[in-house]
Amino acid sequence: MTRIFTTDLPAHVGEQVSLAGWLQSLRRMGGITFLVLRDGWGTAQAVIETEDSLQPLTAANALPESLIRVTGTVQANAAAPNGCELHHIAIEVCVPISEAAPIPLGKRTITAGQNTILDHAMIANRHVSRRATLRLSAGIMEGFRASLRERDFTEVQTPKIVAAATEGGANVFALDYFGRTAYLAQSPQFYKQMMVGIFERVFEVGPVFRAEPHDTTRHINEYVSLDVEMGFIEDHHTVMAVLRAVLHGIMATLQRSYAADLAVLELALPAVPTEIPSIHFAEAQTLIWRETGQDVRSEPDLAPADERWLGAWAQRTFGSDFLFVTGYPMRKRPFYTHPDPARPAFSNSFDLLFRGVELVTGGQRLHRYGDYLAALEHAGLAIEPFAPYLETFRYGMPSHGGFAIGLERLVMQLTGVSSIKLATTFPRDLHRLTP
RNA sequence: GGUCCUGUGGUGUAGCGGCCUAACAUGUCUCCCUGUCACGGAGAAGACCGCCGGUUCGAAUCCGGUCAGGACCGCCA
Repeated sequence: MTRIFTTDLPAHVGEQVSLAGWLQSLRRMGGITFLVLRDGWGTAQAVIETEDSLQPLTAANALPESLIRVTGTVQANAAAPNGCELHHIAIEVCVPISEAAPIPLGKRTITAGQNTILDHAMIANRHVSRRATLRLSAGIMEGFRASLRERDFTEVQTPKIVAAATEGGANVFALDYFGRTAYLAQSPQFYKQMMVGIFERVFEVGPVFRAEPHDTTRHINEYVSLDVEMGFIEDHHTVMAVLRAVLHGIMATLQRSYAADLAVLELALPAVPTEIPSIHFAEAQTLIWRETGQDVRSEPDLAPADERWLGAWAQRTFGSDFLFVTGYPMRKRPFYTHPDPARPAFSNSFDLLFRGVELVTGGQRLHRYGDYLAALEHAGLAIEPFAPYLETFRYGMPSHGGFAIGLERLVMQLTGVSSIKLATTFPRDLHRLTP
């Protein structure tokens, strides 16, 4: 008997089939017992009406999470979950488990606290709700890739072991590289720009590493960056339009192919407006000052509280979960940032807030060799460590720009989990290196 | 790095100087139950209240230290 997946059960009504997976729960009602089996895709119910069919489980003393194989006849039944269930079954216990799991997985919601979940992530993530959250992460990557391929972008992979800290200042993890010091890449920024010189339009899905000792619900030290970079742009608005289309594509992919996971989490996807509302950094500060009385106008950046306020403002003013903040001050942006030709103290850059959290950073980059030399000098940085990067511009680069979406932040904001650590399988934070 | 908060059976919580010989829910075990879907009902086992020290006639409860965790800020995706 070939195994089918639990999700394919409705297509086999009337047939004899075999399911394999984990015993999720066993509800004994006396003369009738309901068994729920979970495989990698979903769950299915089997009905046991004789003590004989139950015998293999009781004989093996099999608790939930035991691996079992269930063979039986698929019957349509309105009272069954998903409308069908297995009857007249034979159970084979493949791997009996007689110790209760550290976290009960058979309940609708997980009762364990964050630390317990993370300590037992390999088990806790089996829970259907955790699994749905993590699968949405896969769906986001799928939608991201599909949207960009559709727009003639080429997927690239750039080195994660690098010789120098790319963007001055931020902390990097050092490692021993055959006796030399190397670093884990904190961003594919330089490489994706170099690759614009090769493919014009590139994107990358890959890990980045931040050695910053931050300890908040929206920071982890290793995360997945969804990076995009493209040539021949007008200015940062060209990039923002691509970002809008990509977000739309991601949501469309989730709606189309991840409906089951959305249903498990009872989630409604945010609408991506045709035109995402946008506010200039300076206007945003003035607005906050006028509306809240908090004068943040001399600050070079928006504080998390400001971002939360702006997110709520965008929601009530435009009915949008998304808000672009453009034109961050040059002094807060990395040296390769392109200034606003009309107001050189401000940059042609943007952040995208999603429900009040910074989700994306992007903008236009410098593209002339001379501008880079001047920018490095202005930033007080030596030219020598940047020599390979600068060679790109020395031999001709078009105007270009791009952005980076924080994958886990998108998952967090989309699903509403209380911490970014719950938006990834095995988070790395200040204290956690295992599992 | 700064500020604040929390550690109680496997899990999640209540109790916050004597009613604590530590309560409730869930999980585990035994029994009853033929349509459950967080099944229901009856019973049982399971915790020296994170650890060390102090205050007190008396500490899960107050204080100090220590270890572990969490929230916010700085910084960022």
